Amino acid sequence: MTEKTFEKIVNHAKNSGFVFQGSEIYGGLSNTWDFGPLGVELKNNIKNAWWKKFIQESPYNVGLQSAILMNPKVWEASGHLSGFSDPLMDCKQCKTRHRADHLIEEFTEGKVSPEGWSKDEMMQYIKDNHIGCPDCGAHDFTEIRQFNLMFKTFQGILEDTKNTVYLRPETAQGMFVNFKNIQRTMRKKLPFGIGQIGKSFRNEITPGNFIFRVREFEQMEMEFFCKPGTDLDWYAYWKEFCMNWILSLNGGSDVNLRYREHAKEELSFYSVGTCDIEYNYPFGWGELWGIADRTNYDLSKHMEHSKTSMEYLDPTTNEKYIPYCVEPAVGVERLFLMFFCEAYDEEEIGENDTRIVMHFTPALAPVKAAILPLSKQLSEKATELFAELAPEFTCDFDESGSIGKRYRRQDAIGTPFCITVDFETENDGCVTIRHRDSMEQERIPLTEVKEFISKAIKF
RNA sequence: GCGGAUGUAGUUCAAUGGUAGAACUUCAGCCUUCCAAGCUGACUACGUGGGUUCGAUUCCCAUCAUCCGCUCCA
Repeated sequence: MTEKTFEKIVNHAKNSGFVFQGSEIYGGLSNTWDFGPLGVELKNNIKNAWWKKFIQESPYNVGLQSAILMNPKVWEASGHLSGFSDPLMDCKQCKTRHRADHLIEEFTEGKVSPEGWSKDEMMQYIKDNHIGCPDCGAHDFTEIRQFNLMFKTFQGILEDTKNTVYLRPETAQGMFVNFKNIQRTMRKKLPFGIGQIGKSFRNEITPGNFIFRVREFEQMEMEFFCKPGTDLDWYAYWKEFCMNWILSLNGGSDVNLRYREHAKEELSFYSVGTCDIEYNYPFGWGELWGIADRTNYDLSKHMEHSKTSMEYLDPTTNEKYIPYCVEPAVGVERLFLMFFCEAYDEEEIGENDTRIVMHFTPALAPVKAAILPLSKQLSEKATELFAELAPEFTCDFDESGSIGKRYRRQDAIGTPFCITVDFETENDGCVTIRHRDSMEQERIPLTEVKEFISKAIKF
């Protein structure tokens, strides 16, 4: 896919009611996006599908919804307050941006690790060792600026530093701090997982690529707690599980998907192993899903900082240990973008005749069925059908324009089924169901429509 | 944030130092019995704020937003 078609895809999303620019009438606000009527349906379908697969159907996992605002000590313990910031400096000559800690690591070939250094210490080291710009070789950097990726705000009416709270940069910590609550109240034995869907906020330096990297985003994360060194490699297990889930909603096509194992140097501060499931977005390969082996880092840190035991007592062996944790974390917007790009298609049908079709799998399609009276005289019957179906699944009703035009409208938003009420309906009690992908039609009794579609849209 | 580019109806494109046209879309009416028909009509734009000028959408400045790099990662 070329750059041009990404533009087309984005335009289609904006023009057909999936995604709007945030605060548009005020000139927008950088990188905020609103999900329109169709977008929110698609998003909800994605989230419901995940919840069903990862929570509801799982013999191991339970759900949670933790607060976005958390005691700031959580972020001290998790390392986000100190570790979730980048020491950035720009080369004044060639205008490239670099991370001071990376420069030092590269320069010393990994022999010196500036972890925990202050920015003055790093700056001094760079000056003392005459480290130059890796791009142009100049020795002309700006000062180091710390850039913490957490959004800050104040709880309570006083804008006092004592009241500083942060918008969570990941939902994970909510699950770690509730580990004991959930283990106890749900009487869970290892291995078990806690999953949640919720918003996270990161003050990204460079957001972009439409909804791919935004500052406010929704995550579907799971923390899977297990005993280290057991027979089953849960890290490998969840990698495959996640991939299979995507494939089940993507028509089984894996041509635009791949795994990418992180190299040691690029691991996050909390991880000893991370694997990304990447998708070949129209702008290139990019991360979709991160599966991280977080060891017992988080639980240990919380145990240390909160003075609350995070140990698990194995009921069969009487062994006490802090569980290890595997975390598959995915961004809803990224899945949204992936499914949207995968679904997008422009089909040539006949000369000078094309249609845009969104080939969403029926379970994800924002609208499941469109009810189209062949003529406005048939509105009444069609309205009855709408009233019958709408409580079961999302329906659309359209009686304006020619029937062909109405089919195209539905194709463009990915509605899998169009139901036409015609002049025969009154006599034979049947309607025509037209299938989006094949454009084929079949006639079925009114009484069977609900069941027919309900069956077809199952996850 | 830094460097580069861009900014005219919902979309795609025009024109112009004297306040803007079209196509498609949308809506209404006529017509229309299964794949973008036709006819009639309607709505809708110079991103925002300054400056230069008798007058700016057009020139200048700032700002905002978008795109591409640096960077980052769900």
